[in-house]
Amino acid sequence: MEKNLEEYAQYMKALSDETRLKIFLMLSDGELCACKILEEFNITQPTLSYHMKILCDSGLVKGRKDGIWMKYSINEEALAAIKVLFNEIEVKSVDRSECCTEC
Amino acid sequence: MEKNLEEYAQYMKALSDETRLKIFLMLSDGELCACKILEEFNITQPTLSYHMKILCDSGLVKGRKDGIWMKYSINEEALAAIKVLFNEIEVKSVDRSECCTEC
DNA sequence: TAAACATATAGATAACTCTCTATGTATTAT
DNA sequence: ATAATACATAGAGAGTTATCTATATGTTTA
Repeated sequence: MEKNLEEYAQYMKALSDETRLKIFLMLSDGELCACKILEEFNITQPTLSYHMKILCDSGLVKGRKDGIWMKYSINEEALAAIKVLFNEIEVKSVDRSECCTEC
Repeated sequence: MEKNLEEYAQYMKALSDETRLKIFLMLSDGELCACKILEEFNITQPTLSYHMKILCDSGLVKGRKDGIWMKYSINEEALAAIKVLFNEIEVKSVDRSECCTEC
């Protein structure tokens, strides 16, 4: 269940491109096929295929073949892990201003 | 208050590097100076400086000069925005399998 | 079987990233 | 003023990324 830092960094990398982040958000409304996603962008089909591969390889997105179409959806387990990662961060107002007195 | 896609992608890019993600998580325990952060990594001081610049430029981290030291902390407003971004994603199980019948 | 369609892969290229060494800048202490 | 310390900037180089065009693969239909 616990993901390591490398895996989380991979998720972040997958979402670090504006096109891919938008695709991920589009998928939150449910499964979509590649051709529908493509309509929303000014990129070529191979470029979309490249981005979908990165999203799927990261684990954030699942793809399944349905006849001649590829249908993509969010991997909810990965999304849940990301939510935990950030929700667990509660910034402590610990005063560590003395951290460097001995530097 | 509403952040745009580009800004979120910038946050993700800042966290897409394992070193920077680790730094961000370290800062959740409170403000830290650069020299303390540096101790945790096998990188040179200029490399750390490069990473801190990316974190600060993204808006995720705040830096302040304290005498000869640079103190870094999480920008809580940005963290809150990230939490909202992901927490708002509730994957709908809407069946859009017919999305491509007219393709 | 051939054509049409959706998607993937290969190869090229320009731009960007991460790292280093060398050096500059600013602050404090002697 | 000088030296020491902490950090930033410049420049270089190896590696990675995002995009394209051209082509291949796989599925359905005529």
